[in-house]
Amino acid sequence: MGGSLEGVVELSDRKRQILKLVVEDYIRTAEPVGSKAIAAEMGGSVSSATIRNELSDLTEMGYLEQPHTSAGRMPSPKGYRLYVNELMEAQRLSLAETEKINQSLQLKMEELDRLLAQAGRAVSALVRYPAYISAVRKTSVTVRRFELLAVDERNCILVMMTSDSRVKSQLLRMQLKVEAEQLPMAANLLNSHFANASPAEMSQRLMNVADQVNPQLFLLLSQAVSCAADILEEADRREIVTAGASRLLKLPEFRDADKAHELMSFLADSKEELPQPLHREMEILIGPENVKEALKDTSVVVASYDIGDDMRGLIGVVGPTRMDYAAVAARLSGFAEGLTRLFGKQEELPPKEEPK
Amino acid sequence: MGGSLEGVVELSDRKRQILKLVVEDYIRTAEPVGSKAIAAEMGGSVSSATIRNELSDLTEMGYLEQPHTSAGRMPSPKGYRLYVNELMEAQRLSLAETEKINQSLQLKMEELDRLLAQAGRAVSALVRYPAYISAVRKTSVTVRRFELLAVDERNCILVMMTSDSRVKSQLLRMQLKVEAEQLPMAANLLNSHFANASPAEMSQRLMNVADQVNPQLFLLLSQAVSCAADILEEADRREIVTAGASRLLKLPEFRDADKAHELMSFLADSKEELPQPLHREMEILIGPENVKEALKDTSVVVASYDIGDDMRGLIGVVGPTRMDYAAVAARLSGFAEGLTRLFGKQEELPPKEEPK
DNA sequence: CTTTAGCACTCCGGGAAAAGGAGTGCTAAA
DNA sequence: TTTAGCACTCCTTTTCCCGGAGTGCTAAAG
Repeated sequence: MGGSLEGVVELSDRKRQILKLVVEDYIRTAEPVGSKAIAAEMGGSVSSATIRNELSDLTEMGYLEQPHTSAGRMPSPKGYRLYVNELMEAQRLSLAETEKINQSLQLKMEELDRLLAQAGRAVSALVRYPAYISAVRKTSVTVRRFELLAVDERNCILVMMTSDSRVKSQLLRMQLKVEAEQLPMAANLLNSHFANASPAEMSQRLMNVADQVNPQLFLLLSQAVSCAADILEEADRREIVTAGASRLLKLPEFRDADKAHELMSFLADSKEELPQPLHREMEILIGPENVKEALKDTSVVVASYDIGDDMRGLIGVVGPTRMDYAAVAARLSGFAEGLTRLFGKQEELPPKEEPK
Repeated sequence: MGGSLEGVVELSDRKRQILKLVVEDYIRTAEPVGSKAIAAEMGGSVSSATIRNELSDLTEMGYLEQPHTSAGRMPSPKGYRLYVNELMEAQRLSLAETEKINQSLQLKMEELDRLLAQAGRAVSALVRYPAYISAVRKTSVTVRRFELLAVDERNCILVMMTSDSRVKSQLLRMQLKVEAEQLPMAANLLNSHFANASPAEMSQRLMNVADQVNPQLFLLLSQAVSCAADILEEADRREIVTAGASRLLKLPEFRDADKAHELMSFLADSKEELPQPLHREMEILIGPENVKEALKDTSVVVASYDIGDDMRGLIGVVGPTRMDYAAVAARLSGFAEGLTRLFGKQEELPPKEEPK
């Protein structure tokens, strides 16, 4: 029991300080860091030999690694983890920095998609790593109301208003002539039978009315239902956009073209598989903690934000394990807050364009 | 005059054949090609010494370059140009290849944006170089008809049908109550005064009616006009999507991370500045023929296709100057034709989703 | 006049060897 | 427990050398 207590304490303050310095040096330089450098950074209060002993301990405990004997030390994933959990000081953003974030958030409020793309670019530029961003709908959407407008005898316009206050319209081309007078009736039918229903329910109800209405009308209805299904599905579609992937090439760990290629094509083609935060506001995944093979030796910081009441968004950054966690985390949460605010502010106003 | 005629003929058949072989060898291997290799490829009918003389001539004439004395020859931009203009045999696609193109064109017909993104990926995958694609509107669009639907006393839906048969709707939140009965009147006003007008005309006419209608109505009208301006502007917006940029990293000429980075960030951030074909169906820009600095030592092949009657699209491929022009050109024109057909087929049907 | 063989020369690329340096681990003393 | 000293390791960079591919020139042959 005494031993297990020791296990909890585990690291002396000095070891912790040294580990912190190693991590931060390594983050800065991407080079294994030696005992001398640490000793210097500790203000000469101890000699490099002492540091060497400590480093040796830390290595044995698995917090540090050596690329080879007689090289300096670099943090292991376990070391980064401890750093992130306990050693890292939550970085306070300077006023200038905060200002910069807010500046980047002066986004043109276009469609959601474009807005996200803009935001992704802004984040990537800010943290200087590749970023990804997406929006997911929390609650499922339904069509709240249908309208039909006559254009001519073979065309009409279907207008749908969804439960999340978006409006979508669609030109319907009718195979069979439908009298203009029938349209209001059709609209009524739609509203009474198909409003507030899931796509599955809709198609079922469509079957039910099949023999109660005339063929023209039925065709019209089924077109309408299929449009409705489209718009509902579309609302649930989770699109992820990535930005700034080429920044990888500036990092020493991706000087190797093959390695860079692997990650970049992952970011381009498999973005759906990028990590999403499960519960927490912010999650940091270090190297092998990532499930996806392509991310095994990169780290990901991902935060979530709110889009109005029924949507959540996620915004993440991908970088080398050596990434500057404190800086990225601070900026990312600043950004997430900003986005939440941005969308909150607009809650009174419906989104200017329907998200597609 | 005799001299100028000579200038036109300029190259003996054998020189042309040799140039062709050099270009094709270099395209394949990315290595300077020597006299011996050429001699072998010509079937031993001449010796390598002869080839050397010819190569020396071609070099002097500026069609070939030597990275240094006693290295093989590689084509200069001028050499590529001659190759593309006169030597390259239009590559006929195999049936399998054609099939593959058509296969890739089995695109899910979603919105235009997404469809283009898909097509871009397909092209990039096919030619194994980065690709870019966009759609531009040829003729300017106007709103052909307005409709207003009441939702409640503070909200109504504005539905607009454009001259290119798209339909766009928008929830309007009104600052002042407007009686439901007024809506049809407002719609009439919109249709009579603002239909088929450019945004500039619309805002001018809005001023004209300012003192002829009551304030509520005026507010409503100005909101509608601003929505209309949005949708018209949006229709003209030219969005370019790029795909497959990471393929660059597989090419020997981009093993250098800095060079790759330069081009990749250009593709990501400045895609608006990628070349567009001016008049012709297909255009090939070789190395320094490109205006943009970032493209000076890459080549671009770009083709255009038609989207229905009033839109044109462009689809291009970026690669090293050493790119396989014949193969890329053949595939690209196959693709452009396919896209034209794809959009042509759907002309009867309006686009399923309004392009945004 | 063109083509060819022969040959000297150039220059790159790769590998081996050497030099340099950063950093460790150990020992022994403070 | 800390420190200085020192031998040792291993990487990195530089240098040097060599082989080979390819050219350009010359002189002879067609």
